[in-house]
Amino acid sequence: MSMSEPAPRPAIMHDVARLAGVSHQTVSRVLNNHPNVREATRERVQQAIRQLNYRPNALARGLVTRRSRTIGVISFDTRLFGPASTLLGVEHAARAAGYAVTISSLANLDATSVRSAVAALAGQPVDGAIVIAPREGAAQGLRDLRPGLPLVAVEAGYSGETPVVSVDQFSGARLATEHLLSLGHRTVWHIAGPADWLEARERIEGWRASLADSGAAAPPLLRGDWSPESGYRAGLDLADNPEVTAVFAANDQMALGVMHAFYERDLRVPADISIVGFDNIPESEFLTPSLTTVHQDFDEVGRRGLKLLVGIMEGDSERASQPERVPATLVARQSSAPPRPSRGRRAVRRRRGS
Amino acid sequence: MSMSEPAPRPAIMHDVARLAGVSHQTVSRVLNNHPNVREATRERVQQAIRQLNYRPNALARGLVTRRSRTIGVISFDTRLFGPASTLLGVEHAARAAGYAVTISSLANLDATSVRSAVAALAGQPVDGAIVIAPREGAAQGLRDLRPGLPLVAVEAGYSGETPVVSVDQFSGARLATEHLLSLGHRTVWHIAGPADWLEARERIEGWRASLADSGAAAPPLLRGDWSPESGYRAGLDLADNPEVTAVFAANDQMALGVMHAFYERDLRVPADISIVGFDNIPESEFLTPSLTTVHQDFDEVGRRGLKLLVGIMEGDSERASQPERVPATLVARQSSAPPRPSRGRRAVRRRRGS
DNA sequence: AGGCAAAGTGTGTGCGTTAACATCCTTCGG
DNA sequence: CCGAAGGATGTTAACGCACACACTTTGCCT
Repeated sequence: MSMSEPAPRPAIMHDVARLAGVSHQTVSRVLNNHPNVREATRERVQQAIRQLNYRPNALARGLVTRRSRTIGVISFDTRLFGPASTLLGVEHAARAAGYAVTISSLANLDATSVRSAVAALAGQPVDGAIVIAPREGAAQGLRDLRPGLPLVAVEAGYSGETPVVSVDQFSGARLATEHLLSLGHRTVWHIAGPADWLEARERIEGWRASLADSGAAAPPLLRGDWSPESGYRAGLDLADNPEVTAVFAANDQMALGVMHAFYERDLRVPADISIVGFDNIPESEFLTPSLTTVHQDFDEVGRRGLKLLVGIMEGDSERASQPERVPATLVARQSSAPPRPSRGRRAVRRRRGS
Repeated sequence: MSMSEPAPRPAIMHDVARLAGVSHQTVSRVLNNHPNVREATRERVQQAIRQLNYRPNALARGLVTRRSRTIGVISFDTRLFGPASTLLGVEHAARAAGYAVTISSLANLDATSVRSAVAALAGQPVDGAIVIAPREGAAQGLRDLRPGLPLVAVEAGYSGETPVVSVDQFSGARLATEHLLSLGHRTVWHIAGPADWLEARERIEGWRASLADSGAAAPPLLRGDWSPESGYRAGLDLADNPEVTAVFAANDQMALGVMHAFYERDLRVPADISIVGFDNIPESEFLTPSLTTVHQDFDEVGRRGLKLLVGIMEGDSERASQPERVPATLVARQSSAPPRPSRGRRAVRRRRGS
């Protein structure tokens, strides 16, 4: 027995074949569950595989089959709850379907960042890709770089020729607005997301449609950027306006900022003003007061997106160009209540200077 | 011109070579920035590459170089802010270093889930892996399945033979506890994470050490499971105890639950009780009141983890078996304040039944 | 002008696998 | 008891690339 174990390189198919006393092709048949292998031979091969701790080389396999059994995911800021949940749904569904997942996330939404992420993914050996980014740019860029690559967009609005799976933002916004109106509020103010986000647009449309249906006047629109800070700033504006009794924020984070602003202005939620958010982040339930919001089933969106992609990749023809819509649901909690019986709000008291 | 464009299969190196009038090897040299190529030739080749929209086949390249330029990441619940941020830090650093990232996330922490995620990653062609999971099981499983695979653990506690990068939990917990003591509180109660999480243990130790240093009595430990619900339950217990004036929750989510419980019991934060959390999730700043917490730089942890892994992969020898520690910092906000001058807390009033 | 190193380029081989084809061994019916 | 069908196995050839090596050209020194 010599001292030098010369770096035990991983076993290859040929090693297994030799140990089992068969040809490498028979090993390949066992690995791929080919029927025409005698049971005794199969056993012997599997024994050899275990003994050598052999695992097939995915690169070599992919080279000859021309399929990597890997999908790519391009995602915007995976720290956010929505994209993160969707990614998780995609990943678990992918594993169940026998696909690995390679990610490429955008640092931010400017064109450079999108290009970098898209280029990185385009260089990867992926059989298909899912775009979790609210910009058409990502899907289009990938299409340019890798023509013919199966593609599905999720959590995106309208998206050109790419099949889309997303939550029904329009109906979700209607649910939120109608909930507040049905509590007796005369109208509902809305803090929207950035103008170039399709989700933001659809939520505005749902809100407007709902107000129109009830004959309520549509107050001026406020703009945020999804961040608590922006909600806070909008909240300060609203706090100064005694007309405001109900606010629908386009996401929970902005709702959080609004509540903070109201707290600083000594306005009570929901006694003085009701608030409804959107997303149902895990924190919503335990805010003070707990936040009424619209639940989005991100996991389901991820699962459906992957299912659709697999369908396209495995040749089920490119049907289903219809956008798939996952319904949103209202979760009523403490932050929404009927308005005070007396018209208008009690006078705004200032607790802080200025 | 015939009707049938017979599926324009992607160009291969040979196509580029023919178009440029060189051998495939020269194309290869251009792609890999080999110095000995005449400038005119290089231009011609690059022109041909553009014209044919050629991109090298990563599978074929990996097969011959025996390196895939891909790393794997095993992560626990990527919806949580910490793991999600770390993953993002890893991913961006990886892209900058020329590596792709394949993920495999755990649905939960039971052995089956860990095995499934580890097995999925072990089958992938990765040059190395980062484990963002608080269980040694994941790293060990990967080590068993793929001996010799370069491995780094992040956001994990002590982890056997695997190099570790993580935030200094012990010092972070000291910061939180000392902050409350320095405000004048006699002692600090602690709501810990699950007993089998190393982060939870280290935070307990930091808390205990800090109390001991100040000669403060250590109150009984409360246990949570990181969720707002568990913090809420612990908060209800604490609310009934008039001795309690300062609470250090092991993460922000539990702190949120605690604040909600106090609100229901009509206790004011920070007037009646001070609270400090851990993590500094984006919502903390805009809670009502805003939450004093300990900031963890997850991004930095991800970056450092990747840097360490690249060092190992590229043969810088396996130095740095020392755990790398990223410092934690205290972020003082509204939820912590000196105790009321009168000893003890005002009587607990109940607002709700029972 | 000759020679010789270096720059520039081409040829052949193998990475580990699957697919196509060839071959051998059963078995079963007439 | 022989022949054919088909089950079981082996042989050979790609897949697209990089590496080792061989070869041709260029430039420079003597």
